[in-house]
Amino acid sequence: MHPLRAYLHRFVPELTEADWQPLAEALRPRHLARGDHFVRAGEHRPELALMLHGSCRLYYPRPDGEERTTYFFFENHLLADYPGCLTGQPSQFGIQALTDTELVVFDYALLRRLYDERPVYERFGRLVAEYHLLGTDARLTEQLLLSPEERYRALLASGKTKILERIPQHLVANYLGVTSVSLSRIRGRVARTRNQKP
Amino acid sequence: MHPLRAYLHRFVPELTEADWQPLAEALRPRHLARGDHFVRAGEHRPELALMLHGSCRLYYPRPDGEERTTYFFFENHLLADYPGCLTGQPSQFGIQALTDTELVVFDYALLRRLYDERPVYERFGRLVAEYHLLGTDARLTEQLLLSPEERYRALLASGKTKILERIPQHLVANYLGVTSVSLSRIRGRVARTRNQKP
DNA sequence: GGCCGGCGATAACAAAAGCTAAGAAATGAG
DNA sequence: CTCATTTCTTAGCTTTTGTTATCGCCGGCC
Repeated sequence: MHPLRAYLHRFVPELTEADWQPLAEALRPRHLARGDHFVRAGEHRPELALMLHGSCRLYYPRPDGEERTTYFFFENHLLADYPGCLTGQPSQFGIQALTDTELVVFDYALLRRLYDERPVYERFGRLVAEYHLLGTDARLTEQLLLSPEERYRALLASGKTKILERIPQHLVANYLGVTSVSLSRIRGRVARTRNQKP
Repeated sequence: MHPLRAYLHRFVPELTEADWQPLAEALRPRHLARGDHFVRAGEHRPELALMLHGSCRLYYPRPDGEERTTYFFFENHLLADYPGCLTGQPSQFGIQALTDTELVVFDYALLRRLYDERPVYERFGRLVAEYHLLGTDARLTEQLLLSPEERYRALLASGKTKILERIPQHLVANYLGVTSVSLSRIRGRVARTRNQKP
């Protein structure tokens, strides 16, 4: 089964071959080399993409020229300037490949048409939005409830080990809302308190 | 027009009288006195409510007995343990009235049935989830990108003046992810730097 | 009126995080 | 293999925040 069809299937198992066809015909493969962008801040890119392989980051440029990375994407994640698709505005952020990445891309306009023509896509859209809302809300809550050290420990304990294994530490620091220097100190503390107990 | 119907209408103007009827018949008015809960942490409450009047807070209890308030709700906001509705799990948080509050309540099970029976509700569900996702994402980004003082200034500049006008300051501090003492200091700094320039 | 509890400002101290810089370790390129 | 770049750690210092406690203000309640 096509990876995108499998992705849809996880949310809407009732998806038929007839539902799948119009989307399948519109798919475009795309390759991003390390450092390439799926979208840059300021661009409008009303496209969605499923990642087949690789890793990407979402980052915001700041007035002072610095960047802050707030999300990571791996295989089987959807990639898009979702706010831009919904509002028609240019993207506030960039999405950049951290390693060589393979995508299949389709237009947001097509998805909108499928929302109207095939109810199963409307349901898919609802479920995807709900799923992401739950995740984003949990992460916001973590930011508000936990200290930086607690957030690092939570990341250790969570299923998101890919982030720790495959992402440079200064970007993980951004993701946790601290500086890389501070994360390094936290790691030192956590490692030490681990060895203390026994 | 009924306030809930007006709320629906903002997302799905195509909603017909026939669409509205089954929901209208199931509505239950409810009153919360100051301090009453719509849902407590640990309860399962698969209901949605539209606020007609009043103000509520969403808060997480912590192991140490403290509480952290992360959201506020006012007139014309939907109220629900959304994660609990979606997963069937008990709520992680409480929702409590800060002032006397009027609600209209209906069951999540009904909404699920309407998702199946009337496509306009499926679309409504998608749009509401997308809308809230945008808001939550913006707030998470603010937490990751801005310092506490910048977040306070952003709140001042935003359209959310209700929060500053109607919510006790120590709860606003929670909402911004700082302590009440720190927010008090920040307010002092901001007030001083305002008067400096002229 | 007087009492009391919640709320907000402030101070003093401790703890943590930010900033800058330097150096070690790992990674890549030629 | 070597050189250069990136990444990570560590240190010294500054700034901010957290913690605890006190005090004043205000509003509700008897």
